[in-house]
This record gives sequence, structure tokens and C-alpha cells, in this order.
Amino acid sequence: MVRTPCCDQNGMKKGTWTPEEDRKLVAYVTRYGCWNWRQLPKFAGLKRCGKSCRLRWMNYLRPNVKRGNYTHEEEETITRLHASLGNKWSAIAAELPGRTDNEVKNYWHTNLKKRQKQNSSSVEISQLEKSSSNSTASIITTDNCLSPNNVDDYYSSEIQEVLMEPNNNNNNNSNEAMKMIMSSNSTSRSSQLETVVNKNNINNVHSPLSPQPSSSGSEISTTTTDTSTSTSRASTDNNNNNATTETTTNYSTNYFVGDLSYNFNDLFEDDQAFQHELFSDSFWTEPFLADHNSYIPTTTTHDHDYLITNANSLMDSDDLLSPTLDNILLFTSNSSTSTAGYFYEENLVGLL
DNA sequence: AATCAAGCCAACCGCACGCTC
DNA sequence: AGAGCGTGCGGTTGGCTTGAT
Repeated sequence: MVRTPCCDQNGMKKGTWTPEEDRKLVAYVTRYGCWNWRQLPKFAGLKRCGKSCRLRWMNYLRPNVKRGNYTHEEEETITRLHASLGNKWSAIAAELPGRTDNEVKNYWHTNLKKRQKQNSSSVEISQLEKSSSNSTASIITTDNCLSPNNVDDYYSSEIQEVLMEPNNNNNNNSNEAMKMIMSSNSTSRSSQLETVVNKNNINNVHSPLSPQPSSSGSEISTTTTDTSTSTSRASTDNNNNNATTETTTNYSTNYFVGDLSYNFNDLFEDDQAFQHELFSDSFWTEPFLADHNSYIPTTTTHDHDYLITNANSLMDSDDLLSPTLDNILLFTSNSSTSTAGYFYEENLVGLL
């Protein structure tokens, strides 16, 4: 069952977010950034207050938000920091990459606090946690890094040819390459997409309409999150464009279970219907166009931990008005685990 | 199978802080 | 200086899930 949505006196929707709302918010923020939370819902076509949008993004939709079990180390960190800082949840969460203050707070109240009480008299907390912890650690790895030395391994020869064609300018070459990639099989698509970016020597490029990378956020990291929960997700009826939901009673939770990249990669892999919806006029509705014509965000906050790169902008194109299959690439970014200029398989969150 | 209770956690609310003018 | 605005933080709520009976 889904929590019954309600509206406040201003007609703003409250309660559980629907997949459709999530899509709109993700699409808008990844394209334009969170330049003003209060104004954002209006431009994004959401009947939510800015606070609600911010909370949803920060705690749930943002790339690199780690979900699932806490590791022993994370539990220790929370326990230790709470002992010294008290209920400074944001400060504690800052020491736990991927965890939000809200999540840490909830975890403390539901697990650690209880445990600490039970064992404070005689048992060392760390020993207890060690015995009780069977959680799956998140893995930070550089194994899938595509360095400039091996990017060509990831190109198909066809695409390399297009990119190297002397008579085309870089923009046309790249757009053509992108189209070829999109028509290729899904297993090679993501790696080829990111090498298009590498091939154009793009490390820190962004659209004037997309969020600026944070001061430390131009690099790319890779984070794999445990997604042990079974997943179902929304799909779209290709014919009538009506969203339907598969096998879910709490679809907003199930839809985004695990990390965001899972979902986007999933869409990327096999959900042509949803991709189709994303690129249709009905999804990219008036707010985007109005935004584009009337307001160009020029400021962003410094808490972006993702890099949204507009492929057209990477290719020096001015045409951003019509989102198409070849114009927006979304990577996650985290300066703490990155190597500048490298693009990682897992960090290609998707193509919008 | 049905009911109940406890636990979990996403989301809301109010306040405080910082920035701009 | 202080008013207005946007954002962040911590406390709280309440609907959903799960396990016990």
C-alpha cells in the first residue's frame, strides 16, 4: 500500500513520492542543477514545495547515496562520533560517504542506541558490533577505470572511424558516434559512451545550463552498493504512454532500491520504453522550455557529487532545446576516490 | 488466516544560520 | 543594522512492514 498523498492549503502535494515525480526531479536536477530549491518545483513541473524536493534529492535520489546494510566500520564511526559530537547528524554523516544525516539518525535510533544501552555496562561495543555485523560492505574500486591508455580498447572500430574522420568537425563526429553507440548492443554501449567523452579530452566540461561541478567534484569515482533487495520498477506502456507499475506495493521504495546508478543502468540496458518516455515531449514539458527561454541558472550549490555532462556541450553545440538520445550523459562524481580525467564504468549513471 | 503490536524509515515541520541588499 | 530569503539541521510523525499470537 502506498501512503495516502495529501495536499496542503497551497495545493502542494505531500507524502510519498511517486516514480513519476522522482523522474521529473532527477531529470531536472541532473540537467540544470539545484540552483534554487524554492523555484525548482515550478520549473520542474512538480507540485511539491522546494523543501520537499531538496529532501527527496538529498536523501534518496542523489547519485552516490549509499543504501542497504551498514558496515562494521560505519557502525563504529557513528558510535564514536555520536559519543563525541552528540546529535550532530550532519557532521556524523559527513564522515560516512554516501550516507545521509537522516539515514544515520534513523539508524542510530533504531539500532545503535538500543545496542549501546544493552551493552554499555559490560560488553565492549566494538566487540558486539563485530559479532553482529554481517552487512555487506560497499566497495570502492578502481578496477573498472578506463584510463587514457586503454580507451581505444572500448571503441568499436566503426565508431573509432567516425571519430577520426577528417572531414567532420568534432561536434558532428561525436554526435554521429553517439548515434552509433545508441544503436549498438547494450553491453558495449555504456563503455563506448564514456570513451566518447574521453576521446574528446573532456575532464571538467559542463553545459552552461547544467550544474557546475563542485570545486572538488570534477573527477569521477566508482561506488558499488549492495542491492540485495529484490527489485521491481515502473515501466511504461509504449502505446499509450501511461505509466504502469510492476509487482510493487510500495513502488517508490522498490523502484529506487539500491543506488541510483542501478536504476539508470537498468533503464539504459533494457527499458527502451522508459527511455522513449524520457525523450518524448510529454516528459520534457513546458517548465523545461520555459526555464530555458526565460532563465538560465548561473549559480549552483557546492554539494554536487555528480557530474552531468551534456554531450552536445561537450561537443560545442548550442542546441540544447530538444533533449535527444545523444545529448545528455550523467556521471556520478566523488572527489575522494577519484582520478582526474578517468571515467569509470559504474559512474556512467545513464543517458538522459 | 486474521489480528495486533512493535519497529522501521521516508517525509514533514519548525527553527536557526548565513547571505544579500 | 536589519529585513528578507534560501538552505541546512535535528526532532518528530505516521504509514508500512514484519513478526508474534
